[in-house]
Amino acid sequence: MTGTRKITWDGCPTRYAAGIFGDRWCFLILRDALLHAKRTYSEFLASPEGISTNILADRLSRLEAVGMLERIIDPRKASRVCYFPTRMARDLLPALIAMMVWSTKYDKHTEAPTSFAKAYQSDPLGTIAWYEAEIDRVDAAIRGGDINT
Amino acid sequence: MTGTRKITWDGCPTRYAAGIFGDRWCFLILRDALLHAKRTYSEFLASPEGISTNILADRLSRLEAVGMLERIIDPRKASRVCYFPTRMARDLLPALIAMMVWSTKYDKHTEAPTSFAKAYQSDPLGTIAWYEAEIDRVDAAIRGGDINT
DNA sequence: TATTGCACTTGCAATATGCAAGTAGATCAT
DNA sequence: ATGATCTACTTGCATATTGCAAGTGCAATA
Repeated sequence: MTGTRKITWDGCPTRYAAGIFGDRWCFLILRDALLHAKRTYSEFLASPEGISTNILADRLSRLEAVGMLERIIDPRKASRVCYFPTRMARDLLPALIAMMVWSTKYDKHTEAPTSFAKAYQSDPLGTIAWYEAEIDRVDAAIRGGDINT
Repeated sequence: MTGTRKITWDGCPTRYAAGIFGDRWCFLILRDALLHAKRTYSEFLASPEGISTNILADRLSRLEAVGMLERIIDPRKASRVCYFPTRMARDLLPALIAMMVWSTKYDKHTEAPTSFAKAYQSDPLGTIAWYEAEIDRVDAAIRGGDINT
């Protein structure tokens, strides 16, 4: 990991967060898992940022190791592997959304509609609940065996 | 920057955020500026994480370039340079604090008191306002010429 | 049984980092 | 006035990480 050295990344809350997703690729994988319903290796690989396959493998195993993703081999199709965001990852939603609100304010080329920030400001808990429900829906569909989801 | 390649980091809100502080060191510098009242090169350098001096120089200029820090040579002591967090950086406080709340929940060795998360949950705006007031205080003291602050 | 799909691994050149040492201008002490 | 010190960096180089392309192995499909 870039700049890991011998730092103990726990202790300080900011440092702990930086240690886990203070990395562009982890960040984007979490976005894909939490916001874009991506679950498989090839889905993550297909993101427009173009992550390298070896880096993706590394980050997925790292995120699994810290407990952010749960790696599960699909029992009905053993060649398919799914990475589900855990509660730990889901609990990052408020921070992630707060960052997105910040980005929409400062990124001159933002693709996010202004309605996004407004919706969050007026009903933060509801917005988070909406994303959680989406995650539940996707996961239930896959775990329930509906492979086409 | 690690993994920069030719990616356009703007557009997507998550990617934009990742592009700017999806880097451990930028993250920690922002923490120091926003939460720990650090303003000078040597103060940032002295943080317990032990950032290398060349990396610090690189990240400070990068954060200045994107508009997160304002570099100012102290008019009363030209050998002193201060980096002030801009409004853009201050606006990151909600996201930063949300991340800290997350960290205190999942880091088994967290040094943050449980009261922190509780205070934020019960009064998020007040908590943010408190940090902003601290920043104002420090900056006013330095800009006002009180070099001992 | 061959081909394809999916999840990775491997090898290597390019890039970024960590560390130690050095530089340059401002300030301080005598 | 001048040498020591302070502060903010820069430089050089060994090491670590990344990006890219190609390859591997198992499962499912034709």
